[in-house]
Amino acid sequence: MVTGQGPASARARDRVAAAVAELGYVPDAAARALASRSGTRLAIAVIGHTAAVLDDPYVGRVLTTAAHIAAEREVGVSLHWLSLSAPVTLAGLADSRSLGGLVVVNPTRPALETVPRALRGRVAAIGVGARHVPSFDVDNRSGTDGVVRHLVNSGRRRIAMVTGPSWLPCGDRAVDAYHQVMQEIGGETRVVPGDFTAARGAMAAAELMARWPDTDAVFALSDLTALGVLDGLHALGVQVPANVAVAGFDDIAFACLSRPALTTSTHPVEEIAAAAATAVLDRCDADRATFFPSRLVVRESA
Amino acid sequence: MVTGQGPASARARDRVAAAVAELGYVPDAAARALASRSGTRLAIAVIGHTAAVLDDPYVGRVLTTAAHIAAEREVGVSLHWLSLSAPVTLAGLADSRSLGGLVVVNPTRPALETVPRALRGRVAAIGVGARHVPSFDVDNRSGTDGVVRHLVNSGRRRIAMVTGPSWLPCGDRAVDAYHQVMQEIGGETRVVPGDFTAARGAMAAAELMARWPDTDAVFALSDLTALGVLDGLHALGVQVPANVAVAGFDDIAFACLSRPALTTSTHPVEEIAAAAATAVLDRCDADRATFFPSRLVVRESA
DNA sequence: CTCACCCATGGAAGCGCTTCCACCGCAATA
DNA sequence: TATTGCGGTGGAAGCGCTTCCATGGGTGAG
Repeated sequence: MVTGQGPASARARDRVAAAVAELGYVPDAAARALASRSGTRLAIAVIGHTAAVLDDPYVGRVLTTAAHIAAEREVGVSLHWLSLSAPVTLAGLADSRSLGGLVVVNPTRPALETVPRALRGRVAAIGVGARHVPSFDVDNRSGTDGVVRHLVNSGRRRIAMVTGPSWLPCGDRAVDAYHQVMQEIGGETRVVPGDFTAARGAMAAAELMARWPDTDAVFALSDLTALGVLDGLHALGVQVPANVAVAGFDDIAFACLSRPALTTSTHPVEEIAAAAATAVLDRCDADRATFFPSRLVVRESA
Repeated sequence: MVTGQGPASARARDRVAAAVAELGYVPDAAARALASRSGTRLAIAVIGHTAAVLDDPYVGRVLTTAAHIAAEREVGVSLHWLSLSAPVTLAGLADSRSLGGLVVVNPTRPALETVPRALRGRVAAIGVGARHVPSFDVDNRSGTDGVVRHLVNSGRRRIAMVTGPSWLPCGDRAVDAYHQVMQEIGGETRVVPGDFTAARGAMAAAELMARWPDTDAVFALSDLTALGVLDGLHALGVQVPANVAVAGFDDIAFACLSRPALTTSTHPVEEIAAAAATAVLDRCDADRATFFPSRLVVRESA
């Protein structure tokens, strides 16, 4: 055994290490996975309609973190796009044999129900509280609450919200929080469905202003979408923040580059991703959801 | 052999297929890789100082394409960050046994020289012309030429350039093209090194305006950097494009979302990535560089 | 000094697949 | 009808590793 696991004298261990170094020996991962019936690879699976979800800044940060951890532990990373069009199932996930752990980003509940037995205790989710799988997410509820209250505190009352995709259950808490604040101030709720893309944000802005022309603030559950809203509002000739305030969610790198700079809520994405990756790699099968705090970042747009 | 490769009667083939479908049999990739001494996995290796290179929009598009192709061919994708701090070498690339092909993004020349023998004919590069490996890149020369000439045509003469990182050889052609145009119009060359990040772009803007206050246009070899330049100029109170025109390179999704919208050059990144992935997966060992055209996109910033 | 016990060591088995080869039965030819 | 040839088929070997077990040498206690 080259892993250094088994019983062996210190002298023997040293001799092996020396030989390994001299010969440049690298153990064959395929053979190892085959013999030990389990590998070490860290798999990141992202669920979405198109493979373009991998181009999302949020996903980029998750991948960056995963690559970092993988480099430290000297394990590989594999990347999977799970199409939403086909029935999403983790069951047939490529090469589950050589897999050390699986992190699913933005999972649907059905997808999480089909975790292969072989992967028990080695799967974690980023983005939803699923049963039988530890999950890690930002606290959408208090995050949303913080942003919407900031809007209220700056004098806005007719606040609209652009949500995430309907298949993503983690957005529900955010919508709840929005509803709650609106109820408190006795304001009408104005919800338009989004999908976390900028293009949808621009469309949502037009939709919103057509339906409720007196809207004075828009909160989007994704910075990408908020940037799209900014763009759509600009096309409509609406001044931000003079006429309408805009706030996003995520604090992606571009949030501070837009004009006006985007007011948003910042998330510890790296921490979340690291927690998920560490959990699966360490076979921690805690069956619960962990929420990370989100913090309001006030810039120019609201 | 379950691959359907070997000789077999149509009847036998059908019976096997039926059994496979009924039992839900999935061949074990590890065992297959071990026995056949070569796998099918598509590996994407990105070179950079930090793992954050994976968060770059350009890399995101490459990953999206790779995931798409992998899904079609039913092969896996693995993701690797090759640190520039450590001597970059492909030699010890994790699990080269089960690898079908390797695409290296933004490679340095030394990194490409150490391709393991086992990978001969299964490696391609995105971003540089390297010997012994087919490489795919945008035509930096004509792309740069197009952007800089557009700047000249709009009346700018004191044009500065923010380059890419010095370790990336593919930027040389771009700098050459810039020099050539400046020489033609008899203008002074003003070059500031960049690193493809927005933060560096903002710094470069300050540096540039301090050193050459009469600069009337800035061309950055990356949209991310150009967005940073926009930000830096804004902080300096410089009007864009009234006082200084800004142009980028890449046409990332955010380019049309910035205010003013970024003039840039659009690249067929998906095509490039698909060509590279297909080349390695099909074992095409053409030893040459292919350049894809870049097309000027005029927006508001220049 | 002897016995019991423990641990280090080497060897064998086998993970699930591919590759190779020997075999057998068929059809075509003499 | 006997012979050659070809293609389909089943079986054996082995990919490089881990896991398990039997063996043997060492140590401590009686």
